[in-house]
Amino acid sequence: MDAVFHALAHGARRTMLRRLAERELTVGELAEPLEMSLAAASKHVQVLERAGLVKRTVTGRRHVCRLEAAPLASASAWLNFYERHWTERLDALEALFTDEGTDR
Amino acid sequence: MDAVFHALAHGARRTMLRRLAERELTVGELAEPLEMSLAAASKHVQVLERAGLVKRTVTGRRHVCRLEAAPLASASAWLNFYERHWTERLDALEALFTDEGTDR
DNA sequence: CCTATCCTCAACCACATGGTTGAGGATTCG
DNA sequence: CGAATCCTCAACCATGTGGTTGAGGATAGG
Repeated sequence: MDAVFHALAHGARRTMLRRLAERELTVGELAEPLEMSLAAASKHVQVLERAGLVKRTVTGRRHVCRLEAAPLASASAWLNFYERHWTERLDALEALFTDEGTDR
Repeated sequence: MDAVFHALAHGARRTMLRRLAERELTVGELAEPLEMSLAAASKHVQVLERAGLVKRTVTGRRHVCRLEAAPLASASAWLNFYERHWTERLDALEALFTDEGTDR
């Protein structure tokens, strides 16, 4: 879980995932829109790989990457535990009004 | 967004959030179950604060923390973009995805 | 075979993270 | 007042992160 959230904590890696959601891409294609060297982008791919978010298939000299979304499901499940807390605000406000009615 | 995911990428901080989901807690109470010094735990609280996930109210010498779940809603929304990838295994409708570049 | 291409690796650098200890400010309590 | 409590800050250390450049392995294409 640490690895997944850490992988998501960098814009370049989120951009990679976003593009991989459309189709498979090579490391070079993933690196192309980013303003950094190919070696730096390659490291980011490795971070995504260690988090289980990307699988790599080496065909010849090309490394084709594809999205592996399963860990994102775990992360989403973890976050949904807190769903009450960002939907509950209206309820709390509502309770405040009713308390004013009885309390004061 | 970087800050939110980074804040979630450490077990100690996730434990803090989990406990804050039940009730407000002081820094000392948050630190108590963790196997680290109070000063270290205090730094973790600061990380959560910078990410907007925790608000602090200083009353006397006690610093009372409460959960601020709104940033988690954003993170959850970001993750839900990928929901189809872990629910629909091999779909041919991926061309429906909208523009990629605007991560941020 | 020769060369251009794709990608990783290694070394290096600057800076952030995550932990410690010690000092001390502010507050509460006897 | 004096002492205990809660917490932050500063200094320090080890390690990780994110970037660079340069070298080079493997493969595809003439």
